[in-house]
Amino acid sequence: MAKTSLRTLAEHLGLTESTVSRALNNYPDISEKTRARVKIAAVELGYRPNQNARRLATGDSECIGYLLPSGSNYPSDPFLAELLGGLSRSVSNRGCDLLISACTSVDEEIALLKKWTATRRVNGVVLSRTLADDPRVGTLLELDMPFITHGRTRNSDVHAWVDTDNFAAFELGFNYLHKHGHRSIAYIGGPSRYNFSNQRLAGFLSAAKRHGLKIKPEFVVESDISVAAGSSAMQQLQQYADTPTAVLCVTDMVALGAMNALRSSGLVPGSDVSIIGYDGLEVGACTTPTLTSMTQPLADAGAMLGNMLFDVIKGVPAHKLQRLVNVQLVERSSVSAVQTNRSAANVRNTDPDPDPDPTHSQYLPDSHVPASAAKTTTRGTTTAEELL
Amino acid sequence: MAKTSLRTLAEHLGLTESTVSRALNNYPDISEKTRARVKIAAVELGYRPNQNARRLATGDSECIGYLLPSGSNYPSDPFLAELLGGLSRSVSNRGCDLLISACTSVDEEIALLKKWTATRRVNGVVLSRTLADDPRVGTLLELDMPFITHGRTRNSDVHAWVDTDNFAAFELGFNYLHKHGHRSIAYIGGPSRYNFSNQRLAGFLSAAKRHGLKIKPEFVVESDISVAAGSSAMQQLQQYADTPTAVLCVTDMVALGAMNALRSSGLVPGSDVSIIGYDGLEVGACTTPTLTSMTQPLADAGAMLGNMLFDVIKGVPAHKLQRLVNVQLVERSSVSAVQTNRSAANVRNTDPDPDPDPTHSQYLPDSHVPASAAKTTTRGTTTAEELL
DNA sequence: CTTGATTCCGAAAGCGCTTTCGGACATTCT
DNA sequence: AGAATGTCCGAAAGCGCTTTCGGAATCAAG
Repeated sequence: MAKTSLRTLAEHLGLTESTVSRALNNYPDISEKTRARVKIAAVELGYRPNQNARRLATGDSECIGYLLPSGSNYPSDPFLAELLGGLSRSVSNRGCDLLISACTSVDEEIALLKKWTATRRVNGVVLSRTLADDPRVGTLLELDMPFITHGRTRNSDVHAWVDTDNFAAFELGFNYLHKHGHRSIAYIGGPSRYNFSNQRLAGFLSAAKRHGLKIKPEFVVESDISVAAGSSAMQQLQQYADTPTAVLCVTDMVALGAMNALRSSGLVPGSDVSIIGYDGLEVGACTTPTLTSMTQPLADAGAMLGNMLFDVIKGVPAHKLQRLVNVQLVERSSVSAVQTNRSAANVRNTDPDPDPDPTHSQYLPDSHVPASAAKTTTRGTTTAEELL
Repeated sequence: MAKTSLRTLAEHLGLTESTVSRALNNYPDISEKTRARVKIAAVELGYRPNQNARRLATGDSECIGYLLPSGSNYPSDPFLAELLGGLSRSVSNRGCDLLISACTSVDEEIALLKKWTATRRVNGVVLSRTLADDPRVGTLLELDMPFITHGRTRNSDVHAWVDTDNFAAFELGFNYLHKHGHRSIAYIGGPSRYNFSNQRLAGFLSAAKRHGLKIKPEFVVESDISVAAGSSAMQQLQQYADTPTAVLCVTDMVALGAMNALRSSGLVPGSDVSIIGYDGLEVGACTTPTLTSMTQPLADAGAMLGNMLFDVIKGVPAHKLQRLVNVQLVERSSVSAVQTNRSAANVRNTDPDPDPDPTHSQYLPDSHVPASAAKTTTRGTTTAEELL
């Protein structure tokens, strides 16, 4: 059972290669009868077109590329497998292969993108873990290579993306803490080069502002995304005389680190200091206290990215290919009502009218309508700087 | 700056395509002078060979394939990103691309493997999450497609693999519990179709046997790999009158679940019942108590897989391409000395000589020598059945 | 100066498929 | 009946690169 090439198939059928090829590719100038004959023979002989030959002839790479999120001080994406799974299926449904590559620096990534387009290696690429100012989108734009990002960038109106509504999420988190009486709230954020860091910070600050609370600059600290970094960020927060009664963390991992830090200084997380994380990791249910967090339904983010990328390739305009997905709060036990015997006094008068409008309806981001309806959001471009 | 093909390059240089091609590919029949000229011009014009053309001509796919671990009731591999990163780099160092694909069933996987070889899509494939009886290796063998597995299989002497020494790891874990005085030890294992489940169980049972302890059948329970499953497995264990004083869990996630179950029944994990997990997840340091676990240095497992796969392709015999990597115990606080006021009495006489040799030197698996020296281990084939 | 060996490059035939074009034959219209 | 359309397939030219082969030029040896 050697390789059956187009030639052997043709000879076997007494036809020409060209006829067989067109029959297989459903050209209209082949009679139904011979088309059927050909197709049957093809499966009987186990014919598989040589992809390289086909791709050379058609000029279509039939591949899409995925740039593995890299970076030394960033942990692996806990949802990478799901993402890749969905993406892979979406891609192979369209007869394409999924190519992935890991780079160690942005420069390497850019070089790779150039190589991919120069060698016509891929039809499109998906980028993840976008930076606020992402040089990769610039080069991709220049190269005229179709792409989609997982996460927005500073100028994401010009390209396709799917992202979670980080801004709304952290407003939500803040509101939740506020509802529990917290007025002295800190924020442990991620590296500012990542766009989601900015978005989450902006959401946090926006909510604070709406509640008429001003956040002390030292209550906003930047941290790497890891347990250890979260821990030392929390320690940093604890240096100040009046420590926050609650802290919102950019990620579950840093939230776990923050809880560790609290514990080792004799405080009990959840009651002494409330904590909220983000990601909704399963392990958040295994800590003491269990970690209140925020989660997005990204079961099929990968498929979504893939499908939308093919639309980009098809030529659908970018502004129609932007999806904001909502997040939900997963209530667990790391948030409790503020303790009145603690530093509540020193913040009481900063907020004379605590929560006059509990729903804050006028501030509800339009992302609170179904994500599919939230095509474009100018709010998405609200920056943390504007709020500070 | 349009595409520079071989032709334009040749014309630009006043040479033939064939000459240019051979110059670029370092054929010996090209003078140093013109070779240099050609190479310089190539970079100046930004020449990039069309991969599909090259692959068609050479018949070399320059790709290796990776089958994404799938399976509904199995969580995503926490180390997937690292693995893929290492693999990707190893592969691209050799001028190849990494192709990945997610399947939803073994049958799909097998169909894909057949397709990959029939279309000459890849030069080799790496398989992960091997089953005890893995039909994929059979087909790969039949297809004569070079491959390597991450994890052994029942007949892994015939193919290349890298695996962690699961057997030794769980002996180690058992010994550690034994050293802390535990004699009533249970085991929560993974689905038996996965080979690592069997290996870990075998290690557990072997250690028990060596200590002269017999494990009650109901103290070995099978669980899916998840927090929830671990939790219900622990509940199952708690049905029996005399509950174990310690339990060894196949995975950190199930260990966390087990701890949850203990907590919700009013016991405190770590002191009432000692727990050991496996994987050394960072979050294990964030629970109460922190989770004692086992970890392997798999920073470059991906690279190792890649490099070895190329050796397979090169024709290096399989038995030279089998690497067992050691695991280490990461001591945290979920194991404590057995409590004498509990069920210690009913096991005391089953082990008349509790731990005469605390180091158990005679039991140290040969994997305690550097992994690179542990080429072949017959012990690796010890099955759980033989020990029950 | 001839012969034989080298050195270096051009010519040409693919790799296995796609796709345009034209032509043979059958079909319809007038 | 002949002309005008249609239907279906074969011929052939690539896609962009690799690789074998042969031959012109150069060189050393007789």
